[in-house]
Amino acid sequence: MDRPLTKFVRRLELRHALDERERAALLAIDARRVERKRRWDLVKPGETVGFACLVDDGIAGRAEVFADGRRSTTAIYVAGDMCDLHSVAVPKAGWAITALTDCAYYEVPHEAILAVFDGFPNVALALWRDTVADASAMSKWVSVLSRLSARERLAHLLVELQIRLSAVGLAPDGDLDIALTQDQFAELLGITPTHVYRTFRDLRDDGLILPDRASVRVLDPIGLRRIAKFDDHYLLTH
Amino acid sequence: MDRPLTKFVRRLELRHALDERERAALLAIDARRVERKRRWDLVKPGETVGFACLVDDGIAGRAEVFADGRRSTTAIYVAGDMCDLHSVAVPKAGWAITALTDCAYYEVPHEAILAVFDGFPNVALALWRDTVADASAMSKWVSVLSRLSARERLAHLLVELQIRLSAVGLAPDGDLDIALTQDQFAELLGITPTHVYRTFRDLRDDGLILPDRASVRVLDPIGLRRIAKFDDHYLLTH
DNA sequence: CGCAGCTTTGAGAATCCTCAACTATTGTGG
DNA sequence: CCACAATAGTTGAGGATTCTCAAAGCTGCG
Repeated sequence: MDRPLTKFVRRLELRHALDERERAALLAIDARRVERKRRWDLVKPGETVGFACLVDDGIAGRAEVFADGRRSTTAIYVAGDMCDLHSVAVPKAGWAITALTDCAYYEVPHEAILAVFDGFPNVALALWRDTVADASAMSKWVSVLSRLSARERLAHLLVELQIRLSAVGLAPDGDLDIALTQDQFAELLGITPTHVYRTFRDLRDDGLILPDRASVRVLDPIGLRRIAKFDDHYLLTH
Repeated sequence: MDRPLTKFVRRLELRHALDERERAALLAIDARRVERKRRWDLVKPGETVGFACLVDDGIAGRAEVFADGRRSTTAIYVAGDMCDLHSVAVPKAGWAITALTDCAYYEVPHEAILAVFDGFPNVALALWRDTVADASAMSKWVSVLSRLSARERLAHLLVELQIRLSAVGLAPDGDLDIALTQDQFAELLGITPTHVYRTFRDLRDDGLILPDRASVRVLDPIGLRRIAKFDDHYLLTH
């Protein structure tokens, strides 16, 4: 757990085989570790960045910002996720990356990543694959917003988070370590904060989840999946 | 206009400079041209493909398919768009690619694309950049579905299509060459067909557009942008 | 203790959906 | 070229979901 990219490489290898030298080249990358409070913008909209952000602790989100200042969170990133890998290809951001909880992250320089590509083209493919998985999740989320009700959307989000957090040990016994406010859930789900409250309450009253200020405990994962019309295969884009 | 990848390379060069040899390498790629009727699946969900689809004529869409058979169109592709470029990195599709109108397209073999990468790493970066632009548009669309009403969504879609179709000469005088049915608009906008009708009618009655069976004429592009809260910068991810 | 941020609650209204019919257009086989 | 079928567009009534606005109760922190 000592090298900056340790968690990221571990996650990458779930989808894509790396040989010893490729893994070593990635782990050799050095990066500055930064700790920030909630609401900090890791990347501001329109900014041109020279590094990608690797989340080490906490939760970050990608936010589209409208002209009138309203925000919409279009993707969510947990420990081990490189939230801005796209920026290696396109350094000018069209969105903001924001800390949704207190966060620790590494600023991984683009040059360091591109330098690895030179010697190890297979690594470039692995990273491209990672951005495709990200795009794939977003395509799924478009369909969720298009077709599902607030109740179904929340269920879908929780199932997805349970899977992703379990993979990095942040969901022991179905207790999801997500200290988000109802306003933040509203920006994620595309509904109003008031309705977030009522939706959580209904799922709780139906015995599916037990939300609290710092986490959400999933009591009935099967029921949640059924409500969400969750497709078990879409996250496993191997 | 003779080589299969001509339109694609032209579009690619709007965002990313290619030198003479790189351009030649791409244009040298050979591909089978296929013509299909509306509703044909270029790619079926779950299928593992050996080629990417380059739209030459007509409109194709990426569709997420739910377990209950309902579909949601999460992206739309016009002439010059490589709708399945992701598949080079991840050959197993999590979605369907469907012909929304009668279509002509090229099946561009993955090996041919990967072979170009070997000699010209800059081309790999250009293509990666293209998939990032695609992901960027999808992130924007997530925010549109999250935050905008049916009227605003339709306006946003039409503004985006006007820009993209103009770039390939398919929107003379603001007359967008989109022969989609109201059911198809419904799958794109995440609303019901009935509501698509009423939304089109309202925009027409307000003098903003003049829809007909084969096209949509944009009468008031400025007004449409205002309604859509459209951000002029997001498509130009250079 | 008091303030700031978050959650909980309620009433009324807007948007969008469901269902069901009817009309218009396009395509097809005779 | 006609008759019919299939597909697509139009219309209405009633209802469900979600929003808006407003206020009151918590909780944690300085």
